[in-house]
Amino acid sequence: MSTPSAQALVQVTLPVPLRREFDYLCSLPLPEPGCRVTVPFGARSLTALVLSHPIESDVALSKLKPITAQLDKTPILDQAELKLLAWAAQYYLHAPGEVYFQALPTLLRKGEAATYRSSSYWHLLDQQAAVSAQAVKQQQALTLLKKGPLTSGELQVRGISSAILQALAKKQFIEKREQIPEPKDWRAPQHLTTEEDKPQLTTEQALAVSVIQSAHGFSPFLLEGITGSGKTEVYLQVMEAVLEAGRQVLVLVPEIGLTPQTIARFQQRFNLPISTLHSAMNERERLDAWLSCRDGSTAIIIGTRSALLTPFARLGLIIIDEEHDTSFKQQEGFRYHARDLALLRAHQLDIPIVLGSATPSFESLHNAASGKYQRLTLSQRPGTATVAEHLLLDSRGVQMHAGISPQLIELLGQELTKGNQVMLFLNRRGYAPALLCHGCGWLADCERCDAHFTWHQSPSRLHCHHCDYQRPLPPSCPKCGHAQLIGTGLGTEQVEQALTGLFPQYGIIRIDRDNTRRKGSLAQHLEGIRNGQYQILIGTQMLAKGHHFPDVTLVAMLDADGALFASDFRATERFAQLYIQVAGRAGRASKPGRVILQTHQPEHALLQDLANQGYQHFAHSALQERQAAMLPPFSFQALFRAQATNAKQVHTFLYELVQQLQPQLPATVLCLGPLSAQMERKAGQYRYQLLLQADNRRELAGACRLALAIIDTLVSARKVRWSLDIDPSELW
DNA sequence: AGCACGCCGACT
DNA sequence: GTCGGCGTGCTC
Repeated sequence: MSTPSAQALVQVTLPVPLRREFDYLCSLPLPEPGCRVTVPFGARSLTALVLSHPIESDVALSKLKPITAQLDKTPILDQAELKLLAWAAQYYLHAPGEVYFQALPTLLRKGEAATYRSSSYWHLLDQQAAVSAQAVKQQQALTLLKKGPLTSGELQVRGISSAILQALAKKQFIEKREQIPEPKDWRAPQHLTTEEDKPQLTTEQALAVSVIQSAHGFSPFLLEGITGSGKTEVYLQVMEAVLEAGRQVLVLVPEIGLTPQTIARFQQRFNLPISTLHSAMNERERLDAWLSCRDGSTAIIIGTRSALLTPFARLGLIIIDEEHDTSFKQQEGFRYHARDLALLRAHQLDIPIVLGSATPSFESLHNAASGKYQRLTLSQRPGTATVAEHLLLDSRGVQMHAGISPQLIELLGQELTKGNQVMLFLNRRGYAPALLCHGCGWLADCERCDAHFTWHQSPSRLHCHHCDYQRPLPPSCPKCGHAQLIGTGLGTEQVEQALTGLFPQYGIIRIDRDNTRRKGSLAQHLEGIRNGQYQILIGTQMLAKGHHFPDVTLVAMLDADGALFASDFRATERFAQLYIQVAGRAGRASKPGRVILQTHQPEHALLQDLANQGYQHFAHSALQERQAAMLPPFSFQALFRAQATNAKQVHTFLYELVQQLQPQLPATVLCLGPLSAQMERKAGQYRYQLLLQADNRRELAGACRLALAIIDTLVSARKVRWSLDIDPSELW
């Protein structure tokens, strides 16, 4: 094996949906695990990631092909990251290749070099260069460049304009050269935090900070803080100690939470390089941010779900803000939960992790109760903020005006007269959720889904919210020709219209996906709310998340009844979280606020509990119900989903699976199905599911493995699209 | 997932 | 006679 042509084996993972690895021949010296190579795969050529150097292969040596190229000199993922990803692939029983490649920015998946983009740097040509004493700026520029090359941008933030640089270039003192940026080391002791005073902490905040700071090694914390109790300030102070020690901090936020204000809050506090990772970034920006985490150039990274898989040079702390948020769970392909993997990562790196929320997920509450997490509570608001008053308005038998009761109209009027703002929530976009014929009762139904079209007025159209199909409004009933088509039910557009009629003297703004689609339009609307252009705010839950307006003194949820009778056992948890979120929008400053819930079920225990006792109380009793029913988090679930244009094929596939699986399952694993989806047909696809449930993870995983082995043998599996979801956060 | 191979229908 | 439809099978 010492001749120059000596070859050995490398095991690689490939970006294909196959639940196995592949072996290749490779000449020595072998690329280390974590390096990318190019390999022939069938008729194509793919970028692969080296996992190990096996001694022998299960595949005959004659069948092995040699790799075609080595792409990295040094690993782009280290052993710990590879191990985390291997574990994740095992846990989620997902094709390892798709898991590993999920952790790489697209450009690296395509084989691009793992280096920053080169940019223009100004170099000092003559160390002795001097300019006249009057040319202050030029002198400053020379002094800065004596320490090393800088880009125009870096010089600009230090007060050196491009005109100054041009002048120096003309004198041949400096010159611009293209080069790849070097990693930056920010671990200098000077000015870690900006000089401004940190806010005075409440006793609870101070306690939380000191408890977290005194943690050694892996320590998960559940930071449960009511809206306005200053969770972010706790994060900031805890981060400070970690950053001072020269270690990096990862902050995960919900998809909707990564706003310029969020980032600004961290930038104002820390005089350190901060990177972000989110869906709006282009591929080059993502790669640069990824590289800066990996080489340690960035101190803080703020990102959504996918940021969790980023490699770090010196990660010292993970923070998950709004840990209950559903966007942390990926809903297609590799269906991982960023919060759950973050815990694993913190464990692996032996670092603390803080899960923060005003309304913790039941999973996290359960873990705190069982002692897995240390629970920290913030129940006070700093300053003089008052607690909002909660009201349940009985809608029964009341003559409603576009879904608004006279009593609510009265209350809205009172607040508006006082110069305050009011907020109304309705989780239904459009004008009306259905359109029907007054003559014959015909309903405008989507042809591709088991759903009604939503009638939109601006612009006028029928729109299916499930498959996004849109069509013009028919001029008359297509069935009987009757001219009168009427909307049934209520959407945000209709509420907006009604309020315009009721309160013509006030500015009204609607915030939902329909009128915030254009880039920057949401920010523009929010600015209009902040500067007082609007007094009446109507929106879907989009308006509830993350935006705070100090002059809002009344918030109302127009229709609370839907969530009370939903079939998904998590619906009440979600509703409670939304309700508390919404309630948090009222009277956060010095003005007292009101939270109003319109309902036909004012005696409903859940609503009573929420309005009168708060989330903790509600969660406590709801968790007892979950336990009695042996539902998560007191048991574990896995869900096989399948879909195809042919309903019979889907059903047959899951039926055959159950037939073979059921007899092999231990009695402790529950197998439910095949069940049709809530909406059986969506976008022309028939959807069915099979639910597995067990009270321990090992047995559940065993059952899933059995099922996967059976699926491999089923011909019917090839005719459908199927997927496996471990710890599903929603049923179909 | 892709891509090739393979075996049946309407076109230059 | 060929182009191309998508079923089937395989990828170290």
